[in-house]
Amino acid sequence: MVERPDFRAPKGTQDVLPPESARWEALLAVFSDVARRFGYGLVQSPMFEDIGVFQRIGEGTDVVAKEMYDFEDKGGRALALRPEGTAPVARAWVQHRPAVPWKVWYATPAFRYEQPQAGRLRQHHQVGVECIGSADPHVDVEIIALGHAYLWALGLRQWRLVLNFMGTPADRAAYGAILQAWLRARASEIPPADAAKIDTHPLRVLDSKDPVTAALLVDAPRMADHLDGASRAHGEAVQDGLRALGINFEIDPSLVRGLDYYTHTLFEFQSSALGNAQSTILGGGRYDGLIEQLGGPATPGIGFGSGIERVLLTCDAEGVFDRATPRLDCFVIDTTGGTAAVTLTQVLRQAGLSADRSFDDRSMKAQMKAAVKASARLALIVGEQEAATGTVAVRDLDHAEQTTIDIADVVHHVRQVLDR
RNA sequence: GUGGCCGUAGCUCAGUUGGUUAGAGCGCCAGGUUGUGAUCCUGGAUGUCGGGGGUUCGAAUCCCCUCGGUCACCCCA
Repeated sequence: MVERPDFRAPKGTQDVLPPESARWEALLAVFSDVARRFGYGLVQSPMFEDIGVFQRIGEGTDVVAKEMYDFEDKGGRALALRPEGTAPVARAWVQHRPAVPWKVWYATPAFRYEQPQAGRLRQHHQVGVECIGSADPHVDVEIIALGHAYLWALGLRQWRLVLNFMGTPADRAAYGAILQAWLRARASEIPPADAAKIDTHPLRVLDSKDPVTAALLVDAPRMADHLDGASRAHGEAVQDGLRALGINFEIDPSLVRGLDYYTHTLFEFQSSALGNAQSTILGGGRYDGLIEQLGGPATPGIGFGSGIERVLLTCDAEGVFDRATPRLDCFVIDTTGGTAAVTLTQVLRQAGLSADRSFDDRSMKAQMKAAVKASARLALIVGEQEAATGTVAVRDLDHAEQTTIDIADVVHHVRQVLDR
């Protein structure tokens, strides 16, 4: 009878079904509420962009160079499914030039062609925020505070906030050259996998997991020693702001993020509850050169992204943010075979109550079971007797109490019972 | 992209050294006075054992390929 399915969700993608999907609804409600309180509005932008939008911002990064879902449409346009959330928002700002500071949040799928594992999918989903148009370090503080408030609201506690400061693009480039020279001089001592990054991404060598490399890097030149005065002051201001808010953090000079556009403040919330390699649950930073790269005027910006799947895994690991199946107000049981259930559910629903019913003329016993399975508070029973007398039997499924009322009073009565 | 482990009913799994019609629990459906949910009892449906090929008299059990999952690397949310 049951045939073998011909299709399943593509590799690295997932279906989210009830009741699990109720957690997604709740999570999005939490995030949008936090964003609203911080003064951020929702931005919606296309799930695909001209591939140049992404190439422009990270030609040399893995996310763009080898993990992009790119394709050509029937009109011959070169497009790509968004691998991350910031570039499309930046592009939208350049296109529409809304007044600054432009504070927006988003919830969106993100696509990366890579080998899936727990907490890493080919289509995952991110919530995030961006603030474009202000270089004030207090914006950095606000953004980090927003991320902090979000994780806190979910109930997550087992994480640490890690910061690093990259300085201006010039600082970053200068330091990159210094580090590169230092690494080249020691190339023979560095494991091949890391040595290969020296020419292309010297900064990426910093966050190597290889113990040999890590030991060597202890003596490497530090970004912090190569920042100009203004950059140093920016970093100090961010730290002062976080201290004023009582948000704990640590500075990690080896923190390097996957996208190259970051300047000044770089931050990650790393979970210690997850126990696997995917410990970053929220990460972002300042990108003061990005708008220019996309053809706009020199304009600063900062934001973060946070993976929903990974955050929910972390919630599981910490045992927080459980969402019980939402309860149903009424389940209508109709054994007359007529239209009683059709009209009664309609009356209840129009009154703002939640109501459901069985189909296919099932037995009263089966319908009662269905009511329980639907987590209904009340069963509203219409049998031959009730139908004949214009009444309905209202059964409180939690207390096994039942009364019969006039059907005209049903909404009023149900509200009364639910309120007590 | 590389490597390790795994893939049996909707779910969680058992299937002995390859041997007759592949099992359990849960779930689902029906019935146990033709109007009532728990528990209990009875009965029932669903699997070409991820897919393909090979070895064999015979394979869920062995081999190869493939697809998917998972873990690590890479990278990242």
